[in-house]
Amino acid sequence: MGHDRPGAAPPADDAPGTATLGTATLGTATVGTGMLGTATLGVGTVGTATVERAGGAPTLEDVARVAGVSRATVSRVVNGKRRVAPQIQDVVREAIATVGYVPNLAARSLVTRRTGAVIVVVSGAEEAAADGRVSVDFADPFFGRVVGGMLRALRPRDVDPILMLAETDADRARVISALSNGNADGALLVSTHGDDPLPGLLVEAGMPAVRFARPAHPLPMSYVDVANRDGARLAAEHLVERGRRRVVAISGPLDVPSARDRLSGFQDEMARHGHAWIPVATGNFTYGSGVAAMTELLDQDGEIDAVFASNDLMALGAIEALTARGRRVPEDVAVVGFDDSSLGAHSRPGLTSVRQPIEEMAAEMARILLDVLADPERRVTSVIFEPTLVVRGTT
Amino acid sequence: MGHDRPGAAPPADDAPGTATLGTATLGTATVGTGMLGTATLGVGTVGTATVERAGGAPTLEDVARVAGVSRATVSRVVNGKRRVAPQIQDVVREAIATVGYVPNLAARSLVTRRTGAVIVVVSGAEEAAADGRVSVDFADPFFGRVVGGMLRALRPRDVDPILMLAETDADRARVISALSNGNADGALLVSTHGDDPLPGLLVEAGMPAVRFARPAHPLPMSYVDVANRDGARLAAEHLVERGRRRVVAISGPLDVPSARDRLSGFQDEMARHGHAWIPVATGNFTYGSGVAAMTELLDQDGEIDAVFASNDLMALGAIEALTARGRRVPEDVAVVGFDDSSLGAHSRPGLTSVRQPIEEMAAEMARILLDVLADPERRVTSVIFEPTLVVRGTT
DNA sequence: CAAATCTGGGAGAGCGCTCTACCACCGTTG
DNA sequence: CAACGGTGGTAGAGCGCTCTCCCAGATTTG
Repeated sequence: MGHDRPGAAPPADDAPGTATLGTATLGTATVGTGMLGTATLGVGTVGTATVERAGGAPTLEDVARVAGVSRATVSRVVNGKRRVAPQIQDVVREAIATVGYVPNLAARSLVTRRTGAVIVVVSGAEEAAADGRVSVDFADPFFGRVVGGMLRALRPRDVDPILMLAETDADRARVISALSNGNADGALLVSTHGDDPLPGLLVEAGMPAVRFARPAHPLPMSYVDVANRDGARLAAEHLVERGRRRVVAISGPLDVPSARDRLSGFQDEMARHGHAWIPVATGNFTYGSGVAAMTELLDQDGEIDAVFASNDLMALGAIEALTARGRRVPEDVAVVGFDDSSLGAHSRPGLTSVRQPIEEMAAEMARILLDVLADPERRVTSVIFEPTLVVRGTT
Repeated sequence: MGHDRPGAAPPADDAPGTATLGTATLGTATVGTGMLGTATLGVGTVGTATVERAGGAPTLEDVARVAGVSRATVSRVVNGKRRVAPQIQDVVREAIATVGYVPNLAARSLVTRRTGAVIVVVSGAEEAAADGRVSVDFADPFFGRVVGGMLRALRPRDVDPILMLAETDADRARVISALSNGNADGALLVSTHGDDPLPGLLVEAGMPAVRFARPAHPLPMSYVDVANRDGARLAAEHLVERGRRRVVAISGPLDVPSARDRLSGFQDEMARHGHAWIPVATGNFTYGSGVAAMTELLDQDGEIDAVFASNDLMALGAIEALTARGRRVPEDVAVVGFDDSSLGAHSRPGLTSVRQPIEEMAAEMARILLDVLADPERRVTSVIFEPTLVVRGTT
């Protein structure tokens, strides 16, 4: 596929092909007649009523006939297992090109017990799924960035991601069964909440999987995460440097480990700078909850001069609430978010935010899974990425 | 899986099970010994060196033995083909639950020539891919919304989407081969540019596919689209109603059909209101190109009081340029975008935009493909959705 | 009441591939 | 020069499933 054939007309190709064989043991005549034989067979095989798709897909058998070798030899050339004489390889490869052979993956994975696919499971909150809608917020750029990052690591290894949602028990059963069916080799988990039962099920079933973000409960499953505490510290330091004194925080749900870490990291660093106690309101990572949390905090203290929100969406919500109260950003109140989402980057003024390298993290997830797949004995690992602070207009 | 077994201890299960059978021809003894026999066989079969995954997956054969019927009968019960006596069905189902059987999809699709999967192809610009990075902007919420919409239609039919990128020729070959391999049954295409060669290749190969947005060149392939002209008209009407008089437009690349339609629809409607000619600058749907286009237009006429951009990202770029020039939005200049992306919705002030129902469109794509898959004779169709105008702060 | 029809189950042939034997041939070597 | 290991090929047995026959028994019909 990579190389072009010498620019001769198709029939003329035979001659050079044969010449290349040189002193090889295979009769060139066999190659010639084989080709014709295959053509006939190709048509004959498809003699089913459905004239739908023209030309039944050629099989290993067909290639073998054309090349004048056995099925096994063709298979070896295709898979690069064991040594095959270079001349034979050439003949086989030419035959493959001639008949347009492409391996049937169903047949292959039936015997190898491997499909070249992994499942990417996105799991949302069950409650939200109750109304029949998809609860995962696919419009959140986070989702796309994760998928894009995974693709980057998966593509070079010719592994394709199958997308699945896991919101209900039925969904989870589907994931497990797809995995045990040999529909996919492993799973990449992205949960938006902490108490997802799926990781546990996967571990229980002994299925290879890697998750994004540390699980709420300890589990023998590899994961990648960002150093949430460090990120929050960065935000705190920055706010202190900017001379802000009446600082508050909007946290995510405290059962989510990342939310807890971000909050405590922020509190620690602020304490280190003399702010022993800072007011906190809890949201659930949505825009609306950011508005509500900020409003609540403003009701407690109208003179607030800085806010740290555990994600960008809530930070944006906070800005909305601040503006509604006539507080200017960043003049009166500085705002720092977390995630460095494109939402924040493109809003006016641009949102200062703690950046987690989502794409790299996702790519690492895929890499870890691929490694485990290649060597099942590999130990459970975790990779923690360092966050950075992206300073924009809101501080 | 759905029903619970009667709450008796496993050994006791035999008796009630047999009772239910009543006068059926199957010997009850066979059921009993079958169970034991299978257990033994289960372990025996996995006698390979790799002790890795405990318990080899049970097969139809195993279920048949336990139920005391033939493989064919179990298959019939599983697939609901042909009538099977209710008592037998019960026995089989119980056996399935007992051994924890789950069909091997590779084996099934090897014979049925059907996988329960479709490929979702996202194709970006080749040039952008040249530097090795993924050119598709996965951070664009558009991507996630499309996938989410498809999932909504695919999930109830138990079809899973496989995600693939098509940027290089190699990628496209991969898509085609995955399809002809029987790795997936059809393709759902989302291109970000007009002259994608993939649709042509797919049609040529006779592969079932549906695309998002009308192709640049006529092609016998189904597609869904939004009435771009109507959407642009909505924008024009709105601007006229707001009393704007010096109106300009920022268009997308004119080789992209949607960009062309949006521009001409806008021009037509403006002409209808007496604005025979409006200045136009062309961008490429990116934020940066919006900034550039707006700057260019401002250079030509500093007194502009309204802008229509062919997508939200360029509209946001335009606002950036306007602000840089000291023009206030919406006081001095009104801005209307197209797409109703969450980026525009969450920016301050909120971007007035033409909304295309992306999720519904994507779901419709999936539905069309599923229909074609169910009945290959089905004609090529197109479904056009009506856009609506979402008015926010920028007008 | 015999013949035709229907109904529900079983046997067995593959689907296309991989992989473990096994074998023929070669050049070495004691 | 017979015995020997290495190369490079073939043969053939499945992987787990579906699906087309085929057949036994129940039911209808002339």
